[in-house]
Amino acid sequence: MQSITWSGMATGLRPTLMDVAKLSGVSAATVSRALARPDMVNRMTLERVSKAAETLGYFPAGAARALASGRSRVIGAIVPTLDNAIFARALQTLQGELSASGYQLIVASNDYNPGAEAAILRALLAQGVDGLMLVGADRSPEALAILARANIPVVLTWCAHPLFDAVTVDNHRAGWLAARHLVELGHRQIGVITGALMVNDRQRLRVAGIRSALEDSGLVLPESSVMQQLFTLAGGRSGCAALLSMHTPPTAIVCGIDILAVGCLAEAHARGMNIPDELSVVGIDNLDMAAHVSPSLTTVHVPTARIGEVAAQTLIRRLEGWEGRIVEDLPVELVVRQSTRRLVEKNGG
Amino acid sequence: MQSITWSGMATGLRPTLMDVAKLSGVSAATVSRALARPDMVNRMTLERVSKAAETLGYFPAGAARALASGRSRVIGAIVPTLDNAIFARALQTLQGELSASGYQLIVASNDYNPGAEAAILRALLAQGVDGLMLVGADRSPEALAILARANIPVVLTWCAHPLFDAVTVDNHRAGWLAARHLVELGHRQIGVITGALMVNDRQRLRVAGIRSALEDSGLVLPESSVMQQLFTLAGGRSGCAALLSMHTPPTAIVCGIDILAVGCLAEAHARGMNIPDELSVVGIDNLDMAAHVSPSLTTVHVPTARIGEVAAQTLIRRLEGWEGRIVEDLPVELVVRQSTRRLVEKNGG
DNA sequence: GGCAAAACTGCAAGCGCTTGCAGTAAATTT
DNA sequence: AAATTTACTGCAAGCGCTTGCAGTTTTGCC
Repeated sequence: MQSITWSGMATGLRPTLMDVAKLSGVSAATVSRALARPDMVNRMTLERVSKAAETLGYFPAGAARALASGRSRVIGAIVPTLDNAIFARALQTLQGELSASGYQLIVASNDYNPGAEAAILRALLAQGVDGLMLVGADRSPEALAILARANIPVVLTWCAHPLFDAVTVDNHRAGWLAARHLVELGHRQIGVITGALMVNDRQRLRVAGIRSALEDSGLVLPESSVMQQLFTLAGGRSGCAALLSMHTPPTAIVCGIDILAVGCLAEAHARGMNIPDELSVVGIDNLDMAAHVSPSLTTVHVPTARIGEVAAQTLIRRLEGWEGRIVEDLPVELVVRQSTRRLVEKNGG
Repeated sequence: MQSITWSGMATGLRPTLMDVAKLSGVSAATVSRALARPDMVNRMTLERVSKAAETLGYFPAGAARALASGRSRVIGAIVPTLDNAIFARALQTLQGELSASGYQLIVASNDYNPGAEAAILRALLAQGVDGLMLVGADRSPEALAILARANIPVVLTWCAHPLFDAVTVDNHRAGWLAARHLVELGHRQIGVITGALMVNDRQRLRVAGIRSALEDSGLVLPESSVMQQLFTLAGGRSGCAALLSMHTPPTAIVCGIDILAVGCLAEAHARGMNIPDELSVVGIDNLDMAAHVSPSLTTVHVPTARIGEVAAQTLIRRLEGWEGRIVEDLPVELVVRQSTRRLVEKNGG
């Protein structure tokens, strides 16, 4: 690996601010200003500095800059997993938006293990992140304490919490819309497939929304009709299988996320059931996939990409000095497709 | 935001090494060593320091550490997009493995725009990453020059390049296996749906593999039978539609990635075609989804998660001083499911 | 032409940590 | 008991940048 050396440059190593300063005949302070706040230096000086920087292939050392300024221009994000289209997509837009403003993104995942969060938080803070994007509002007291002490902007996504900025969607309403739709179609026996509720406030809210839609019509959702599964297609399948083998199987199923719903569809299909004739299925999220599976999936649209985007904007606004809590609530919306239909009464035996 | 203050601690701000040093009555150097190389200090000293650090809730400032030591313990990764299960999954394992070794992961995406890579690279290097994970071997001369100058470990994934370490899969063989399977089933008219070949060496290799499998049997793959589409389900659908509307439509289609294949299945289904009776479809990747769509998808398994894992290990090995090029080639394997079957000869007019 | 204000630029003190080198005390050796 | 080692610990010099403050020029204005 060769490296360019400039006569007068300290070593064959990466050029420093000083190298640029010497080459352009100004002080380090001026170079620093020329690069960070060009309007603070004379046009001609600026030009000389820029040229010198270019000649040397100079770019500032992030660590030194962070140490001196107290700002790293790095944002941290902790998600349950990257291996879920929802979070991947939100991170994609988050990253894009941040990078457009000159910020980098450190990602970490806790595999849906809330206990791991504190340690990750510590690692991220040690790294010196300027801000944090977190998923959900469930948080261990330890994590909360760390955040309180950290004193950096934090934006929650999907769910809100009074202590933090947030970009939310109404998960309760999402569940409510999904279940309401089924009730309107005449369904009375409704099953639910969701994730581990203990560690997932988004899902808890969605299930609560489902329940309240049923109760609005005088129905109840017994615990036994709520299947907690892994967030995989296989989880959707086994949840579906469990529901169908109940004493009185449901005529319709609401899934906490589309992945589960698609798995559910697959299981029903494998059993030779016709959807929606024999079973209605509705998801929540509106993944790309939802429109393309067969039958296409009725679901509740959640603006996932937008969440990442707005989260980035929120963080940046805060970093630019905005005071006052920012809470952005994004709309969810029922998208009716072909996996649901009006309940057909079975004829008596 | 309150913060804990210790009598004697400089301010109400985050405690520094010096605070710990004072509280435990040793020098900053000793604290630094106690934390980084515990075996270099006396047991009792170590204990005093640890206790002091704990009392203060001290953790080292990454920026200062990076500046002083020249190592940031941050790895950068550039992927085409996070919004594709393949890369998301590889990053998930990469991140997990890195974090287990005390490294953080900065991710950036270039949206399949190779021109953007140089800029991203500069940003990442400015940030001071200790190592880099890149996808594919296609690289602009500018990016290559930056990498040469950077002098940090770089691991390529999916494809190899003589200048770098790599974790590869045999993309050519993957394509070959897929096409070979169809040829063996008697198919002679074979279409291909892939991504933008110009900017994607993985896909180029796969298509080359497909072509060579056909040529092995005296068949040819005309350019007109290769549809370049976006990597989305919709792309798969439109590629499928294009292929089916050809003068002599193919009896089988190979898709460069499973996402396209699933889209292809959806399109065929929407047209009322029976798969595999009227059309065989094979993908490459073996996404989770492949086993659950209907009909289940015949595909070539690519160990995506393993790629991320091994990439992390490679990087870490290098950072620990390993000399000599590391190239790890992971196996691909045909997985036959239900989307392919022996060609049924049509009866003459 | 002289003076105040405005526009730049440089000085120098860090930011919080690491690490080569030197010093001291304790353990071994002879 | 003196001479070596060995085992720790401290000193102090940075790492490469930012930024408050204090010059030094220029410019504007009467």
